[in-house]
Amino acid sequence: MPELPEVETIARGLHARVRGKRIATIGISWQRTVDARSLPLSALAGKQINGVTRIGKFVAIELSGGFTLAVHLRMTGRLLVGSPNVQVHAHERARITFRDASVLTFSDARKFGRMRLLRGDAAAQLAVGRDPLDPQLTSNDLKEMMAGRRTPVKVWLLDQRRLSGIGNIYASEALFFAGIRPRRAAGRLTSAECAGLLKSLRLVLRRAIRSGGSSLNDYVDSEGKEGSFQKQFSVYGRSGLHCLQCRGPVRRIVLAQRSTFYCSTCQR
DNA sequence: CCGTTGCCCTGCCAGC
DNA sequence: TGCTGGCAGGGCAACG
Repeated sequence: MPELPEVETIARGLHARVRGKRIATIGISWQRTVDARSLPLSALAGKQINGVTRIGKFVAIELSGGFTLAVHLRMTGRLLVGSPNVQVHAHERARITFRDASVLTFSDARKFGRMRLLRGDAAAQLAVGRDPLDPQLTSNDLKEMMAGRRTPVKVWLLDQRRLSGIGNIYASEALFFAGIRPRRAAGRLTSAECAGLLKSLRLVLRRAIRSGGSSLNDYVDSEGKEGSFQKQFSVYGRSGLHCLQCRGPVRRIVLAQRSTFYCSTCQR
């Protein structure tokens, strides 16, 4: 479910609510929630939270001692801060209890989400690519990364080892604003198209962050509130409806087993 | 190396 | 109403 804007919203909310707290205990109620490569979670006891950031689509909970607890929410994961006596709710997979008795719960209906405790350079160990909102990233970088790739540009955008944070929704939305058809081979975009694509990605992602993300089925922020960007989708989920620019029909195709939406008039 | 496919899981909804 | 098949925003391993 969550892509960059949703994870950013969650990370900011958590940062405000758990920074400075010290961990007392952690309990795991679905063992596979813990990534096989994780350091033992027993190391969490006594650690203090220095802050919460986003690395790609990971929520990165930075801890004392150089540790990071990286949480990937996948499709249905939620991280919620609760009062001391918060009930065990449906789909709860893990629970951190702080010394002040407040709790941070991880719930995940589909059990795809994972937590991984790391020490040292988290971004490197998580193998995430460049962040589209990183001001250091240029359209030239984008062009170089796509050079020679025959993969459809929409599929390329979903590869987290190149750019990180873009998922199925924002890939379609950004390509619409850039006027680029999703099936175009990534390596064949012109310099101007790469520049337009990077601009569109940033525009869409920033707008979505401002709306608190998009809520379709499961997404809520760290306080349980839904985002509203789903009301502003231009093409995503709008197959058969009219394009907001040209009034023509929005089309749905499947690329790499993912629904992809575009306007065949506005996108070339 | 590159690109594609199947699979991990559960919930929801349309259609019968 | 009840069942079933298809679908969901992600990512990884296995395969050709």
